Amino acid sequence: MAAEETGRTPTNFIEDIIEEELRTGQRGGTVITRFPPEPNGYLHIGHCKSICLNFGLGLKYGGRTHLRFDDTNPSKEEQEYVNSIMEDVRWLGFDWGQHLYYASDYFDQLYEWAILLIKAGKAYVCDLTPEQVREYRGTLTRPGKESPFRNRSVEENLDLFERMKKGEFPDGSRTLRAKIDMASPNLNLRDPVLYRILRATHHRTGDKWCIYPMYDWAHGQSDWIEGITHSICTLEFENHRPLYDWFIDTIRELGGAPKGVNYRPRQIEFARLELTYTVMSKRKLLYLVKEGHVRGWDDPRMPTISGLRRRGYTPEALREFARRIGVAKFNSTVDVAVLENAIRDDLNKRAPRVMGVLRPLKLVIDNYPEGQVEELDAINNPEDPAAGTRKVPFSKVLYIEQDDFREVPPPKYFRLFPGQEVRLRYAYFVKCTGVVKDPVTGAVTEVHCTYDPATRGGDAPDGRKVKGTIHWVSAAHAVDCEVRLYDHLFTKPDPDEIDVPDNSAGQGDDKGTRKQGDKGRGAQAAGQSATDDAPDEYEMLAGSGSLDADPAHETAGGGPADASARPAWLNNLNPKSLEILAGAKLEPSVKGAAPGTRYQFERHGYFCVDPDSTAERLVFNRTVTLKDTWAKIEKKK
RNA sequence: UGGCCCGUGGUGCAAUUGGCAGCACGUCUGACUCUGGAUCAGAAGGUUCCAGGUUCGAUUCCUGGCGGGCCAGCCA
Repeated sequence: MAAEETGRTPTNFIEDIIEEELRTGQRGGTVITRFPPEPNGYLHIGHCKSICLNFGLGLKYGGRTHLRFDDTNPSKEEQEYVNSIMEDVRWLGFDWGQHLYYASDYFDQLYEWAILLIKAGKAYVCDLTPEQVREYRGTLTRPGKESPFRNRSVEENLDLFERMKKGEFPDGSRTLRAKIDMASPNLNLRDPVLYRILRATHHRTGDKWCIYPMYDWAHGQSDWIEGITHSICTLEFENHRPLYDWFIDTIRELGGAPKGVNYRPRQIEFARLELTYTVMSKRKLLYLVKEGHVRGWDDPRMPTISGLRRRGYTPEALREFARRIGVAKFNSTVDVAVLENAIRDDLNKRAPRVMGVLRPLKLVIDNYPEGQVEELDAINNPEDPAAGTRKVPFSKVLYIEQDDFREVPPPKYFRLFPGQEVRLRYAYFVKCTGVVKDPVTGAVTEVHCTYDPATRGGDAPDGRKVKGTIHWVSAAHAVDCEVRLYDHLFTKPDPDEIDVPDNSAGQGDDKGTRKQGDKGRGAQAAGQSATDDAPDEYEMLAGSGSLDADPAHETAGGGPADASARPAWLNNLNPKSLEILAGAKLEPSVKGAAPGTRYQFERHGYFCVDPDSTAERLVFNRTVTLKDTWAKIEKKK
């Protein structure tokens, strides 16, 4: 309503729907959303989009947002994941207040509703094996067949279901199914399974149950129970909406509606986030973790919230990123540069600047007094005058960046080379007079120069200019540390793209490419899902894929059904995604910085103290480089 | 030869609900600068998937094509 008069601030299609409903007074005139993860893994940047969307809606319309764990599959879920998810959501800056829920809170209610359905003749216990169920389900183009157990009496169903609950039958031997329509063009309506028998200890209900509700049976009603007005989820649940509606409408007609809830949640689907040079499937992320291609879920190269946090991303940048990418209804891939730009924008305003030499080269000022140390003033953040200044020690022997010196400069090189004068930032003009080389290798080991004492602070009284300004660290005062440089985890914008050798090779170097996981029509005929991922509202089974009990169904890479085969997308892993610099030299002001502290290393980028740091040795992660036009020019050559 | 959903510059999204298609990122150019990286300015880039229809007027509404996505787990 407010948006009606005020403004033209662009809204997304979900907000349009909500505002229309608010205008017409539907669903109690409020907005209650929820973020419903399954606690089977760590959250990633795609979840971040969903979190910002859901909590953003609650905030924008003066409603609220629940955090609910959809914990209906105890064999995959763990308390550790619950904890990490809560930590990540909080860290992102969102608050669910008192509204922390679990689908497992509703197991009793769900069970009662199942009884209600059975009594109304709308659910039955089915003895078909999983294979038979699949056969009976039919195909996309052919209707299914009704189960021979479909018309059991209410009494028998009640008895059997009760005994399922009591644990009289082995795992997987029977299911409770809804009786809907085996001929429905929507496969979800072909008598979906409501309960399966599964003896697994649940992280919250322990061994109380040996039957567990399917996600489809639990999810929509959970939203309903909580009075969720708008169930925001991803596109692949579009086909499930009619089923959720059927469940709720049927229960309501049977008089089972929860007290005080007089509307049905409206489900609205949006497209998941895909990022270039990144994989966003939890199965693939898990694979990377398990196979040791990264150091864990929080490896700074991972697109997980915890990885990004460790890398040095801020919640503000992540929220801004979510705002910039928007929300729409068709699948798209966001350029990872948008993410990088968001963190640059944020850190540019806030990160204190510091001088750090990543690859040191000794610079000796021949005419500078031996043993003299000067404390020079340096600006902490040119974008923020309030950040003040600091003192940086200067002396005769310094370190400069290897890359800031060339014995033979390329054209338009602004930095140091024999005969060239540059400014040492905040210090003096120096002119290169010569080099010392390793007699064996011929490598430059030391650069010599003279300084102009009149240029103290960095300005020449005679008004002469220098083209280059380079950073430096006093050798005697330098803090040694380890710096970890990160690059994209994959070498291709689309990690699923694999090279296909050209048949007419010999002519031309054209290499064809194709999408891994492309579904030929044949794959479907084989009755095999070619789906590469299996998400919930952004979740998927952490343990599926190669670790799944049914390897024929889905493999780790969407590749051959041999679970031991190396997924093709792994070939696109970037071998240079991590570079460790052991001998970096930083100015002394960084001494004692706590893990998580962020700096801009001038002319390099933004860095963050890693938890691996010890009292003796700091470890820094490079969050993101600065934009580098020179590097871009170099690259083009 | 099923059903549902979606097609707007390279990419991601807008377009006040039918009024000459804008923004961001990326790209290119220039300015400025004690971070070559901050910042600022400018430019290029679109037959709004195609074809009909309604209308004075269609990105928007209708019809038909074409293209893409999702669905046949006792996963979520």
